[in-house]
Amino acid sequence: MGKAITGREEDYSQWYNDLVIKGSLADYSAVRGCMVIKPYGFTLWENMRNQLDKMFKETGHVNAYFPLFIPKSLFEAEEKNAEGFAKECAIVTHYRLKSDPSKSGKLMVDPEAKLEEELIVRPTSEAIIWSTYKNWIQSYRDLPLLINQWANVVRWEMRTRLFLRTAEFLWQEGHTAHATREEALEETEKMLGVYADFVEQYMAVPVIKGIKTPNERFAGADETYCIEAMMQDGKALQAGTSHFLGQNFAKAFDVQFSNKENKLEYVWATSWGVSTRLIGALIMAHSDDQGLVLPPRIAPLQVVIVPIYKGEEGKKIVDEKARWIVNELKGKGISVKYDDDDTARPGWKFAEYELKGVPVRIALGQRDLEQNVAEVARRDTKEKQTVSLDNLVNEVEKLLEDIQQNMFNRALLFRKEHICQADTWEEFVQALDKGNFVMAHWDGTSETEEKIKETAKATIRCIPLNNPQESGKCILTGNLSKERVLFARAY
RNA sequence: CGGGAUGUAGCGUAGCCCGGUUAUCGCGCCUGGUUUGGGACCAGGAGGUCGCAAGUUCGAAUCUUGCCAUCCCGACCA
Repeated sequence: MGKAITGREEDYSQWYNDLVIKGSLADYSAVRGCMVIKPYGFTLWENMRNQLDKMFKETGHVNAYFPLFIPKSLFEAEEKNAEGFAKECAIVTHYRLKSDPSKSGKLMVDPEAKLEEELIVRPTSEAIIWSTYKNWIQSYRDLPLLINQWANVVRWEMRTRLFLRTAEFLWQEGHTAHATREEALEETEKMLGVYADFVEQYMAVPVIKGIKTPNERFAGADETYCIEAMMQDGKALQAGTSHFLGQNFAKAFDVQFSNKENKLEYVWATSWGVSTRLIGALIMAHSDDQGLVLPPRIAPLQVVIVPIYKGEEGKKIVDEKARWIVNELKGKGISVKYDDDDTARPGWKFAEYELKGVPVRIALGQRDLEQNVAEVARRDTKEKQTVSLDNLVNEVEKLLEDIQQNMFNRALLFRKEHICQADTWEEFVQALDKGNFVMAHWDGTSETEEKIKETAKATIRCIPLNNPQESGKCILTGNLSKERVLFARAY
């Protein structure tokens, strides 16, 4: 009872915060804008990370690690990128503290320990990485260079939200170098595909693949590809980005290679990333008023077994069978917890594991054992069924897969119901107000995009890939347009 | 960074306006017992720098100032 969460309808923001805090994913910290990821939340991240890492390696990438600090002179080398991040950089200016002579027991910055050159705490690592790649790349034989790093980055945000926007967050950033423009473009799209596959197949969140408009493009990129997901309030969340960097960084850091004709050329680059923000997407795409709803493939815990018994003798009987089930499930590679904690009663445990989003709950009682069955409940629909113990393991295995599929289908259906076209300004604003993604014509200018953002509070999320060409008139200006683009209010 | 709100035990809170012995209550926690099929019950118990720091005062949870953190709205944001 002490853990009741705020309803989605009542206060969506508070609902989200309640899920994160009461679902034990994360906690506030003593540092402004920074959060603590708790073991349950971190296990979720580890599961996501492990799968992504596997997919990166399957596509030929290797991991490395680059410094947290970037000398200011390196950081500013690629001007557009530097400008884009300038307003949210944390900067190290000193390297030593000393005792404060005016306050005993307190410390102060030692003014004599000022760094000759300030260090930027990385908001992204292009600068440090490309300054290094310069030394690693001489010949076309050194290409492609396909490196990823798992790291933390810092972006000094004005307003923070757990997982969605924090000053420090965890992510991965891939940085690749290629001999040709075509190959780099191919890589950019390939990694976007990896992200889309991961988010859809493992997180059960459908995404729209697309290209950002110049306004929304990554600073320093020639083209930014993205995947956009719909949250339950109809707002969009950018779930991942993949950038075609052209030769911008190669030129800024003078990274050239000799081609087969022994001529010097600048390399072509990509970078791509997803972050712990994905956890926010996961929460807002699936969860309900009872708590988290986590997809089986990445859930920290897939199955929980709750025993129900009377007396010591009863416990022994149930224990024995439960442990057998645990072993059987583990044998199938399913993560399972037998919660035989005697201090909490079954009803309490049911509510607790629903809050935590455990996909499958098995209630095992003496009455069940007499009939050789167990009660199996699924978190996504809250349906319960009675399953023979002889089939239990197979049924659970099938059920986990079914939950995974159902969650994706449900999210996809929700998106279909909340995506529409608009041809007049009035329709457009109404659709947005109702929490829709809106496909509408846009005249292709930044000015119009800005005005729409100001008046309708909606941004162009992307120009979908393989977007059907269709002539029409801009929703705001009435100017000619050749395709619809995706508008939404966004996180 | 601007506007608004909040901060009292792990959580939620009363008290604050109008300063005055041992700071209220519920949940949770600990001990013992009875229980156990949807957030159990009885009895006993522990737990507090009242966000932090200065100040006013004989005396501060209460008044003043500064700072820190969180939430909401805005601005900002790959």
